[in-house]
Amino acid sequence: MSVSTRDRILDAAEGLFADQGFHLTTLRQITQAAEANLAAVNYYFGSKQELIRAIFRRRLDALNAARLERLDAIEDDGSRPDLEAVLDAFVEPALEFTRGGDAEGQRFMQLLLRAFADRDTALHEAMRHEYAHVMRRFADAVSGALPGADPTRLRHQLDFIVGALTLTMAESALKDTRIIAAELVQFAAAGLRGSLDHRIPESARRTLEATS
Amino acid sequence: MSVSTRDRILDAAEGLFADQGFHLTTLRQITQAAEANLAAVNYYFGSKQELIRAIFRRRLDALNAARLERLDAIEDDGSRPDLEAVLDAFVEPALEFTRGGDAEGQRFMQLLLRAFADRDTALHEAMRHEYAHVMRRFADAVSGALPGADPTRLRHQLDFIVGALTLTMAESALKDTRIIAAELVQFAAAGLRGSLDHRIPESARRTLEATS
DNA sequence: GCTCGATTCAAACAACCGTTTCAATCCTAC
DNA sequence: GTAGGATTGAAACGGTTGTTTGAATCGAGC
Repeated sequence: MSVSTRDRILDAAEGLFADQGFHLTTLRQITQAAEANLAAVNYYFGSKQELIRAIFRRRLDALNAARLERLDAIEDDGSRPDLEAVLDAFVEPALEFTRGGDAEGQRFMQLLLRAFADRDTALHEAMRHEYAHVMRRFADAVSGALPGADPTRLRHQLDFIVGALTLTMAESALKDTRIIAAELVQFAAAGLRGSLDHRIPESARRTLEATS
Repeated sequence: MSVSTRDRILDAAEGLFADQGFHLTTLRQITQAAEANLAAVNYYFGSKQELIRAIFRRRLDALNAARLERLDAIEDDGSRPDLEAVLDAFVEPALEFTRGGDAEGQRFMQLLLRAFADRDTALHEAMRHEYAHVMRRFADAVSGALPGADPTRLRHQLDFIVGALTLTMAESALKDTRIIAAELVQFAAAGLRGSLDHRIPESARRTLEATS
């Protein structure tokens, strides 16, 4: 039994979207790569836009599930989880896909980056919804590992980490990703710890006061 | 004397590209917004692709010049610059454009993000070239403020900061940007300082060893 | 005031897009 | 094995794209 046409389309589309972007990739390229008929996309997904959403749903489900699974494993230990372990549970699954041998992991990161860049608000909202409970779980976990942190600030900082992770993973060569991920975890942990004292840099304070 | 047609096209295109992306924005929209004729884009720039490059050249020149100017001012003080001031010289000019009153600054950050996401290797290479000497200057400055840092690692960390800056500035609401920038500076400074002791998180080390 | 290059204009071009249509084919259930 | 829904196939549709063309208009220099 071979792979279903639906799945072949999903796989082919994911690769092409990552390489060329959403608008540049045509349904004719996709169906040709998937060895399916042109009409198959509209038959299975209704439209090109809904095909894109289906791709993200499939991968984000897997990615976030892996993250939560790792977080569960850490927290089940009973003792207070350390900060680096929590961050690693967030970062490492983003690399897990790379294990497959080909550039699948990096491809999906490219795709994620494109989703951030695109102004498709419907897709954006869907992703935010898909991410919401994961981010809350991790915010709680970080809070637990770092008592006394300001919640609003923590949310901003998690966005920093997502940004750093997404952009660097999409950019850097495949070989380096594992090392860079370890560096990112350490960088983020130090950054989070450093915000516990509320020092604001001199020049930034000047800027702030000048506009108040 | 009014603004030249060439400049009106650049301004209109920049706004539309930021809002809708490169491929989705049509030359007809651009020329209509610029109150110019459809053929004017090809007359002045040759093609849509070269129009995009011209936009980035104009803005990146200004942004990076402002960054270096601030860095010069800091280093001219004679004394060893402190880390937060160096980082602020990198981050703050990215917000300077916001001062104009409208959403121009955020728009350009959106645009930068799109450029990262796009696989236009020619544009990518041009940007890297445009950024190269700025990144080296800042890497040196950070090195000076943080003696003993590993150069390769420092380069990765600067990429983290660029990623965090670009993604969060493009995403966050206009009102918050100044506060978030101050938080980012502090976060990044703590992250950089924290890498001086070479601790690697437990779980990440396990992952590294499993694949060697 | 006329000339000539620079600029603007309306119109058309060929190519490609996502989607729709409807007949042909496949496959399961009776 | 045959009926009937699920899937595939080839072709065409209407619309939009970036680009090109060639004439009309403008504006400075003699």
